[in-house]
Amino acid sequence: MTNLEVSKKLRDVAAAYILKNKDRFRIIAYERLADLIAKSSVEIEDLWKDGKLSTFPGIGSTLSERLDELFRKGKVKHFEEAMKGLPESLFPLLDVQGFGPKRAFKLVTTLKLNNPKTVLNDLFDAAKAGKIAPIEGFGEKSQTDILKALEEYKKGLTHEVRMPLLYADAVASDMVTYLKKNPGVFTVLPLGSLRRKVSTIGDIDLAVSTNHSASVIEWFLKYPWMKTIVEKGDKGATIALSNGKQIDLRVQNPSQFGTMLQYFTGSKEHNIKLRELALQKGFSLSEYGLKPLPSSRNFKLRYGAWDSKKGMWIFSSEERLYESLGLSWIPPELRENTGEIERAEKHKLPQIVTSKDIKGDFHIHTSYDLEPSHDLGASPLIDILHKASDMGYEYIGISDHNPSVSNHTDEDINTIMKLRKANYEHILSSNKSIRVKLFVMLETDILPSGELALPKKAFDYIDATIVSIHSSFAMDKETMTRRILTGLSHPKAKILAHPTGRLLGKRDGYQIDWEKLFKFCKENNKAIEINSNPDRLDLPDMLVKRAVEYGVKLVINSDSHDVSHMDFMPYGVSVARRGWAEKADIWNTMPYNKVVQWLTR
DNA sequence: GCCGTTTTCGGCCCGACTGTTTTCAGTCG
Repeated sequence: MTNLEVSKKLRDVAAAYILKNKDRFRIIAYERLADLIAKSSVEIEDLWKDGKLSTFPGIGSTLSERLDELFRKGKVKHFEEAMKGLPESLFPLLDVQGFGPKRAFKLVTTLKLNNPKTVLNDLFDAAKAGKIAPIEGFGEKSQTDILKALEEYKKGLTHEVRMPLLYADAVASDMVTYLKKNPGVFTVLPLGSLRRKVSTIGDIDLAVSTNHSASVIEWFLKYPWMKTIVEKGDKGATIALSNGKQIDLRVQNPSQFGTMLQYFTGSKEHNIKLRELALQKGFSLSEYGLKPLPSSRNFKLRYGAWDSKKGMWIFSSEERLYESLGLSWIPPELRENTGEIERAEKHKLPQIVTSKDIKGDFHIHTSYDLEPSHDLGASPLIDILHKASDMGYEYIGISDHNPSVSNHTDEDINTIMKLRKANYEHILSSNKSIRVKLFVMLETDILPSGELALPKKAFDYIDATIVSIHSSFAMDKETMTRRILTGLSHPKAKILAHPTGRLLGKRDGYQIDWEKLFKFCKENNKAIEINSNPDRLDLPDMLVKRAVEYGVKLVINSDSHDVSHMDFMPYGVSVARRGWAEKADIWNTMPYNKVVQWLTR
């Protein structure tokens, strides 16, 4: 059962509780867990198999039992009781934008739409026939809104389909450029998951600092690529682009921009925790400021300005707000309520790695044709060396794919590898002005047997190899783990590349026993790659965090197949930052003389 | 239903916007 299916189940139960007027906080508990599971990169069913359900935030003793029953039997007695008496047909509607439990219930019961399989079409027909507007609480406007929402949903144009970070960056920066043309705009910043550098982005959130809110919002609504206005008010607006993606704008005057930044950056979980902390300290925190609770009116704050008209402390900078709550400023990448607030209280946040710390890149493909098993790079070594030099790197590793095994004899491959090494060395010696050090490496396939796809003798022509899985993805967890560990056991195998094999939005990763892998890597001094390709971003951030806790060393690689791809590095760095990795956790922040000892030993 | 360096009981974030209303419920983030 996938995370999304489990999440939907919990959401349906929460909806049933809402309709039956159950305890508000029980409903929140179900909804909260549904949210957390939907966005978790750890499969909740895997957690259950490992007997670790209750380590997941939001799962206590009761929900642990319920989910256990769900995975064992495929259904839960308690859930079925909760939904008893409610028409099954209301639940599919909940996935459509604008439908909550109450409106869905009202519609399916009034219109007697009882077939859950056809309810979306049935409701669409009813709306077209004008049967919704006369229902109490609805009107002409809601009838047309429902038609539109159902159409978008059927077309798959919902903003819940997430886009890769790189793509969202491009969409956002286009809008930023546009907004800056308005003279009333002081600053405009991408916030939300974009600022937290989440690997995939749902909506694009932007905040503008201005003293002319109304005119900025008007300007925003005139954006040339806008398709529809979703929402519009004094504080901001939401538009949808023709690709279905939404852009959310909030405006605020500079004196209150700090709290706006904090609020709109999220995450939701981080904000809730922060607001609870503020309550403990005698304040109610909102996007506007810190409002003293009636019980603590005489409390003075060192930072922030007192706005007597609003009766609250306001903040122009985010740093001052965090300081006022007794916290260190928390980098956006850490704001997921996974312990960062507790650490910030003790002023012991990790010093997470930055792009400036990166001194090299071990995973670059060249255009040198060694008749590989997979795709060649597009750029020659000399271009890559110049680029590396421009980026200030001390060293790079060239990791072309291994020569195809099926098309060559071992003898052929030995020759190819020997020539390749000689070619690279020749390029180096004839370009003495280049200071960047070169590791002649390879990206070698781990075959289903666990053997590496390179004859024994050919290893003499490389300094080290990256190993990775490019075939037979559908193995069970145990077999796959054994396969990888066998591959990594080769003395020249130093790095496991794109470890989960996931392609964002296209392919889930294969099954691996992470505990076993981490243990092996730590004991044998092997590194795990964070692949910076925006379609991969693999190792995922949550697993980076576990690897770091385990003491496993990582490398951040671009996996460039073109010299321009070397600029992907900051995306990998973002993943590392989200996984709480410090400089010392990452091999390619180390100087050459340290790296050479590890890599070529 | 969850959760805990002020608690194993008694708390649980805060607000915007819309449509249908005459003061608010529902939905969303």
